[in-house]
Amino acid sequence: MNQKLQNLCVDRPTWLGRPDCAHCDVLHDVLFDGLSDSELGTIFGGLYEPIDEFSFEEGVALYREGCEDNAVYTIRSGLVKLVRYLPDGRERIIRLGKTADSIGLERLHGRPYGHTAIAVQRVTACRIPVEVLKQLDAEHPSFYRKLMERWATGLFQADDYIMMLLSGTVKQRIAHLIEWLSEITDDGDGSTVVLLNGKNTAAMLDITVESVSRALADLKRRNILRHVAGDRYQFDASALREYASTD
Amino acid sequence: MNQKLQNLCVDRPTWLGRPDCAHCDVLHDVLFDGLSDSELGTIFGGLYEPIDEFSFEEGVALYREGCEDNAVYTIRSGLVKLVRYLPDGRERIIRLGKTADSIGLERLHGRPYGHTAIAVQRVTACRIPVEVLKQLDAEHPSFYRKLMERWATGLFQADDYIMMLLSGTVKQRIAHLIEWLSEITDDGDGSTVVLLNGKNTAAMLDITVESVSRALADLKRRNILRHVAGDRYQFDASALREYASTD
DNA sequence: CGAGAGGTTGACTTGCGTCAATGAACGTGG
DNA sequence: CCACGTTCATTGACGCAAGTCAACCTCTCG
Repeated sequence: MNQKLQNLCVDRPTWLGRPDCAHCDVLHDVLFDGLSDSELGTIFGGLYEPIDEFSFEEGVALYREGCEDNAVYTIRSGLVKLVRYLPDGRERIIRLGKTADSIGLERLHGRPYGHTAIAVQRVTACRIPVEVLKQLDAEHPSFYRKLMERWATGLFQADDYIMMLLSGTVKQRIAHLIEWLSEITDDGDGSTVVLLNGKNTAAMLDITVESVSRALADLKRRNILRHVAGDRYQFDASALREYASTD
Repeated sequence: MNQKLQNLCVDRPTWLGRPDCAHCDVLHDVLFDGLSDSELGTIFGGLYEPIDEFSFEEGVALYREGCEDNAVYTIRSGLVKLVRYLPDGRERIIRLGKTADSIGLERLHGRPYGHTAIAVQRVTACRIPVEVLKQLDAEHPSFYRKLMERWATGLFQADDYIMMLLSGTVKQRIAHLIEWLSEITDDGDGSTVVLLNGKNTAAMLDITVESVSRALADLKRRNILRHVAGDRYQFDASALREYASTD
């Protein structure tokens, strides 16, 4: 369905408007935690390039490897996979971005995007022009540093994901994925998850859709996982951990 | 042999002395390319913490995950694997560092080392105290930025390795590893490599030593690879590429 | 010379990919 | 409202790549 589009930069997200950055939780908490609201207002009032917020449907690319659009993205909700394509066309997930992560920061160094970023769930994200960051950097020297630190933090967390999700048997990977997804989509209750569709699950774990299906069937058979509705599932957390460590 | 040592920080490298940083190719070319020798002399003359150069034998750790030694390392020669350990004790290579790469920069953000760094070949590396970098940063604002850019570049190249080495069949991985090793150990001639020992090769490709042995035997049988001496091998570059793309 | 480490090779086993058939869910058009 | 096509999930049968286990070889070093 999208194999032929993979080398283009044409996906069209839905424009959600101009966000109120001065009161954005993500920006405020992480990048400007030392600044007052009025200072933030001054900062964002003086921008000469706008920050836009978009919604990306599942499967839609935020940006593509090799492209040179002058923007980075901060994820406000949802899950993004950063992939590269093998010579044979198969995709390989290199990194994952979740809520509050910033992606595409290689553009700050003038390098083209190093991966293709694809929404795995519906994603809302702010498109921040590189010029804005440069301007903020010039006016607030600590800004660049904090952004880099945040980036680095994301990279190191990404190592965890890769480590968990790409090691061990199919069953272990599925179990780890469920645990991980339940952490980041946390709805208060710790034993409920929103699972991805088969294709995305398979791509994330570097296995086939058939294997995904079989592994999930096995979990259901053992009463560790129970379907609730739509893509919502409920699971027995301790049994799942046990399951992951043994088989 | 080292399973019991993996959680300690005790490996003892060989001290090679105090390098002449003002004339170091790596530092000069990459971090201070806008500065004159005399300026560099001034910079490094005013340091209050010394930069030491060490030699690490194969298998020795430069630093270990979770430790908080206040130093980063710049690799002057050799190959370093950055690994993490799975619950079952098996190691997983997360990233690779080669000549001129800097590793352990997470210490600049106050985070503990995110990986264990182990020499895969004999490695010479400079231990740069974090304090030195902070001092240089304060005196030369562009320094931090350049260091981060270099770090980022390394990270993105690392994605390539991961992509090439951890995808496809055992034979393809071995072929890619040989090509990659021949590039970074480049001795002028483009068709000669220094291969790693079986254990390291296996760890890098996430396969078993037996598989490594069989794959190399296959390459020799096909006259694509020829043993020269010690760990030196000669190979037919075009035949190897062909081999990697078909089987 | 013997012990130990690392590499090689063979026989066996298995997890998982491949291929193919069937079923369930959904939208579209008559 | 039903018929049909399309897409995605499920299940079974089969084969193979690579892991496991074990024997043996080679080299080095004390």
